[in-house]
Amino acid sequence: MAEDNIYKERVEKRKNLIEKGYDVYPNKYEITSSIKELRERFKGLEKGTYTGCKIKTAGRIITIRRMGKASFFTIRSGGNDIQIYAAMDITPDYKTFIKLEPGDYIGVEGEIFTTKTGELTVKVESWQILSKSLRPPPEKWHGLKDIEERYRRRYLDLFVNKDVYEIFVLRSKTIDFIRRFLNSRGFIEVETPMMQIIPGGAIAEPFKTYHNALSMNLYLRIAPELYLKRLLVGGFEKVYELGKSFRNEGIDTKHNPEFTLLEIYSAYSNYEDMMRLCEDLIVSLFKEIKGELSFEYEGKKIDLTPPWKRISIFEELKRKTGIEFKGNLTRDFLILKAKELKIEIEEDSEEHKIFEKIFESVLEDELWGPVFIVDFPSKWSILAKKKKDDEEVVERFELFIAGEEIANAYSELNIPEDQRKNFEKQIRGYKEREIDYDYIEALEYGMPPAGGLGIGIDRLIMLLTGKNSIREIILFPLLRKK
RNA sequence: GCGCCCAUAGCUCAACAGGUAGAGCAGGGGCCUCUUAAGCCCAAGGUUGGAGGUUCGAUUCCUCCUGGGCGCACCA
Repeated sequence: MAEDNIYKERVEKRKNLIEKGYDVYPNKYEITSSIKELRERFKGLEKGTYTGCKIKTAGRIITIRRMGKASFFTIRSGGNDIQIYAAMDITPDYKTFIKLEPGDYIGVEGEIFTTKTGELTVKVESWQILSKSLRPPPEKWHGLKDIEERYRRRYLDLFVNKDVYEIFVLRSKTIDFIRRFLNSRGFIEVETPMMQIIPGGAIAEPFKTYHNALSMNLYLRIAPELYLKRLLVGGFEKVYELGKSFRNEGIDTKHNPEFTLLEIYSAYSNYEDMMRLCEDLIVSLFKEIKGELSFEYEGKKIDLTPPWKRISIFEELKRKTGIEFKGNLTRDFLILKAKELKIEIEEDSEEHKIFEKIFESVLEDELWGPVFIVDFPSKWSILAKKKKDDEEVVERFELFIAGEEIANAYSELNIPEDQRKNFEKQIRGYKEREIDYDYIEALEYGMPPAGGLGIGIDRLIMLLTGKNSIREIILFPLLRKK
């Protein structure tokens, strides 16, 4: 009810402004400089400097300090603040001006100067309302803290909490850097279907949708992989796609139903090349964006200085437990060994899950990384190529940093018969799972040997920003309808 | 999905052991021409997330519901 009153009051204030002849929603305001530009251009001025320089800038009113015949406001735009100074003897219609309130957008024009305390300030010699705010913004000092409200009304979070704003600027810079990095190495960016007839490239529950005109079920992609490899068949040598994939699974601090995945494919390469590329990319990214390779995450130190360690999965398991898993990957064996190692597992979960659980438990310390876990069992890596001298193992690695899988890569399987067999084996036990025979047909035309690399961009940004919840680095994370 | 925790004014937070909800900010009315969490005075603002229950009396205790957080499980 109180909110309603505030709302009504503000609507009334807007009406008063309109009656005084103010256009409260003008179409444009020509600024000479953004607040950011002003801060850069007039950095380090002495206290009490009057520049004589007149500028026009604009922003949202954040705080107001009225002192009778003179007032200071702070306005904010683009994540930057500047103080403005209005006074009876210099500001037109001063009385109306100081009745503006937090949340309102205004444009101001006047000399830029520094106060006696050295604060860069715009003298308001002319002003204009740019947009009247009808709802009170969150508190100026404590900001918006309620996590749910922050996610639901991210726009408030962004303009009130500067550190949040900065996270998303950093996210944007990260994406930009990745594109520049790959483009400069001759990769080209492509777009493949997000709506797929047969969801492939990973094992995960897809979102289902329906096309009316075609009377056809469609799925939101769980990965772009199979389409990108069709492009290798089509003659592209180096391609990547940076975009959303969707998985209809649980939501937690590490998982959002839609997430950003980078997939890179390079013809005539193998997983060793992708390992170098992956290391190069992430190291350059951290140097550029974070400015350092050594930092703390969740209170523990991470050092990304290359070269990163490589651990062969079967060897390491054998070294640590004395157990030879290679060639023994039956369900019974895995359950037995998990019990011996006192690792809690659910016996009815899939074999590869049990194996994964074992390897993640045994290698837990190493997975803080950065570390490349290499040579995965071929049994569950159905899109990867086997080693020439060892059928049990595929040419594949996963990159772990901070205990999380950040990247996954392999030498791509391009033998059509093997791919067909792997698909057929895999769909057993899954209802509603279809084989993408069109993909196999594409392979039959011939796909060059190639390395492929997938990087979870959200996880990477969590590392860059030091956040431990994926919702903190996604602008609008999915929440239940209220 | 399971377990634990949280929900009080627009925002940020109080309310001992069950006794009838209080402050700061924002907003309203005043004073104030270098303030910056500006300051001072006055007045206003609440179905304590929702529905039940226990009780003379519930923000407080109990049950269910809604939303959220954290952990576990799931997500190769």
